[in-house]
Amino acid sequence: MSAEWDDLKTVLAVARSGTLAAAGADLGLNYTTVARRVQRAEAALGVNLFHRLPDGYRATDIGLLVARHAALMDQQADGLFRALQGQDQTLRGRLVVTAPQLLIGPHVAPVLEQFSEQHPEVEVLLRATNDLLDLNRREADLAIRISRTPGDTLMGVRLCEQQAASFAAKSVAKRLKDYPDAPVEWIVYEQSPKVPKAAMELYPNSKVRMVFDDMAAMVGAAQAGLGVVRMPMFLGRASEGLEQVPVLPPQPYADIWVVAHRDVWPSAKVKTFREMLVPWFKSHWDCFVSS
Amino acid sequence: MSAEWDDLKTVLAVARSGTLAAAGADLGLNYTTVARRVQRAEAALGVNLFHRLPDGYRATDIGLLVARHAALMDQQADGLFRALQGQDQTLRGRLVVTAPQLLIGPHVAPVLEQFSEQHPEVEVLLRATNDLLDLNRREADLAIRISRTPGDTLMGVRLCEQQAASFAAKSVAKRLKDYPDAPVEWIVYEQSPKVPKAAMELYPNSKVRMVFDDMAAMVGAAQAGLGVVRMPMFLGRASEGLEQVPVLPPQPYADIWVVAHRDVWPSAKVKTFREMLVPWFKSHWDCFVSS
DNA sequence: ACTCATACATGCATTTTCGCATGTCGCACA
DNA sequence: TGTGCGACATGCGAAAATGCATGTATGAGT
Repeated sequence: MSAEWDDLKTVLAVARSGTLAAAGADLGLNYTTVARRVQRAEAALGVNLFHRLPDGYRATDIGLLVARHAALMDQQADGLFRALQGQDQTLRGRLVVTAPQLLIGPHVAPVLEQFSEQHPEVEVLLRATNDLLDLNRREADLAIRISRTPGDTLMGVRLCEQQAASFAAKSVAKRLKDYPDAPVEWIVYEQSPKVPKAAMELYPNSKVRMVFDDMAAMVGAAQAGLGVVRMPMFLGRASEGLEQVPVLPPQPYADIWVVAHRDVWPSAKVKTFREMLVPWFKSHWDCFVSS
Repeated sequence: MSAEWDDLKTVLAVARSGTLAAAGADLGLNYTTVARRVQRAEAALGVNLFHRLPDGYRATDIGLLVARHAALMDQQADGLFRALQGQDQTLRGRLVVTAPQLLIGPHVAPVLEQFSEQHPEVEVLLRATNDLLDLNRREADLAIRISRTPGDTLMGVRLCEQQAASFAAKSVAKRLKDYPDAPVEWIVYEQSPKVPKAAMELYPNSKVRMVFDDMAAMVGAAQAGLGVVRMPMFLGRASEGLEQVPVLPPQPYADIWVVAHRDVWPSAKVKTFREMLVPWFKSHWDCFVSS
């Protein structure tokens, strides 16, 4: 009893994704091949690994056992590729960078441009997402993150501090100034769906008008004059048609970090990109805090 | 940058064995295939993994890095196969047993026979060696060992206690009795190449005549009348033409254990074999200690 | 009831991988 | 200096793995 490692990898992919087709997409294989590899693994191990259900493959108990161990192998494989990447002292090949969507336009794109001009042989792939990609699993090499901590096992450098404040369309701002006692209508973020406490103290008749799950949409809504939004300073300042309103005084906000896995940290591409970010943010600190 | 797991496994095998041919033998592949997989891995990773030397392949620094990580994957794979084996509740298929060569004839063979009669669908493979096979790496499923401890991470049951004593050919025994003051000539084991202390106290003019590195050869030498040998009681008694001589009084010797990896311990085949050994040794305890 | 989408099974042609035979190189030994 | 051995490189036919096309089953939606 023994089995080929690639078949184990395939079993893991199927156990994770639940269907042959999805596993095949993960592995860059046709799902037919995936099915056959699963069969081979089952024959080699002499056990059934999956229940064939109408809506896909579901791992049996033993299939789960195999998948659990294969996942550990997968972690080791990731460790290997990270270590190799950490060794890589060339400025050629691919570099995967991830950053929060809204930070990219104003403050990452310029560094990207500078980097790719100076190192044209590096192919930069930018993943613009608010999801925290898994740097352990090499979903990205380097991440720019807005966070209070650099992250568990990752290495990081703080790029700058930030403040948040309240912003609104010019028309709304004027109305607030003209009628200081009128109710303040907020558009708030789903993850903290209340009027900020400090604002409530200053303007007791503030109220939530809408709850959004997306900050870009909130900027749009603020621009359209739907209400007041709490957002990081840099974002309000960079958004056309918005102005800061004194409903919420500037308050601390999560810092901006550049982070990478410790294995990958010393690689030339990561090091170079990182060292280009630092001075840029240093020279633009005034975009992020109230002057 | 990424690579197939099977190619990593191949790189590991080459790094371990140093030549394509030996790695191929390990993996059950033709060495040509091994060479090609190494090439593929190098291409996929974009680095050189081996120095091509006239007498084989030697891993580069990066090759060593890859091999180190692949070895961790290999450990996980071993863990997987052990876990599967531990789950196996059938009494079919292969069971690999290892035991010290000299214990097999008198005390393991009978149990082997009994087991294979009761469970004819189990193919027992016996590895007769004094080397400690690596049960982590599944070189054997179950081991009978003469040792003071069951072994680090292994599970074990003590089969019986043992004593050692001095044995010699009948002619030598007679001479010892007739001439109690004549020098006693010993054949000693390389691993403790001295006359046993207790014997030296009783017979101060004992001396080492020969040093052997193999216990079977020592038995033969004793039978040929070359001298006195300290050996486990069971061995002296089971060896034609030897008799116990009072030069060395019976003294404690390492116990006999049956051990297995904890993962494999609960499997039906291991459990059944183990449970057959226990009563057999229990009923033959008098072969191992002086009555 | 019918249609559509999803997911898998199966047969066949193609591509890739594999093993064997042969050739080269370096080294030890006579 | 020649000879034999061990180890690898290379070319070619055989074998295996792969992808594509087609067919079947199930469940959702109309």
